[in-house]
Amino acid sequence: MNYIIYDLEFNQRPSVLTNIDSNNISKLPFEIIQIGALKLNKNLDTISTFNALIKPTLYKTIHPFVEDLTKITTEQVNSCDTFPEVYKNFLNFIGSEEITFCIWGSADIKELIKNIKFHNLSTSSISKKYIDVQNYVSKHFNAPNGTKIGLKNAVELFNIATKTEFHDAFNDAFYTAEVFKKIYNHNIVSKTYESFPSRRLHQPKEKIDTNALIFQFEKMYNRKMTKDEISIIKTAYMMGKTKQFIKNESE
DNA sequence: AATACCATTCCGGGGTCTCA
DNA sequence: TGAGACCCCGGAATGGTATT
Repeated sequence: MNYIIYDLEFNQRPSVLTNIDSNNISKLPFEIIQIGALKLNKNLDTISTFNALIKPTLYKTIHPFVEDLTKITTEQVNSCDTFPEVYKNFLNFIGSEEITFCIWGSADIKELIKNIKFHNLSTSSISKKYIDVQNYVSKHFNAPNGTKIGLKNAVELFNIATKTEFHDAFNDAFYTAEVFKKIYNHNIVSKTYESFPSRRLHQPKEKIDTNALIFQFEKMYNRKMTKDEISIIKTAYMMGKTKQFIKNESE
């Protein structure tokens, strides 16, 4: 079993809307422009790495905010392959052995699947098993309720040397791997990503089928019930439900 | 800037219980 | 049954934190 630790950088919709199809925007708010990854074996040795920029096809110019954060420019990505090609290479890199993804937060698995679907590619060949490293680290350091530890903080808390910049998909994947090694233990279990979050089916309102109730009595007694009887039956049924006449054993 | 997630908070509906 | 008091739970709204 291998671990694939990966990180993504996204581009996003420009602040000023252009002629981009609004239908697509709702489908894909974040377009992947870099995938960085490391493959670790079960002893957590790095056995292979992957790093690729991606030419966006939906939001073709890098949002200034994203460029500032990631230092990735429109020029840079323009000479790169588009997502389908890079994804194919990424799958090759992952290989055919059984794997578990390790990611920082849960957003990256979600966005990866969204991007795959956006390009009408199959999601069947990609593992849905993942470990949210950020979640385990936040627990490890007892992060206050409702807060998560950022990658940079985690790296500093573990005194991991920071030789390279953050907000680069490969570097962040590398740091995530280093942090993963620090917290790795046998209590860590992977989760399975569901694209359709299992929304709990809410209880339907309890509605008494009065007609069926009365009909049952009429069948049992082989006659029509009078108005009074109907009223008494209904009341008795409700009273039965309240359990207010149940005797306690101690009494 | 845009988005997602999480915990917290708030509200209302439903159920329960009691009384008449 | 119907009214009123109470409680509990789920959904909606909110605010903070994180992601790029």
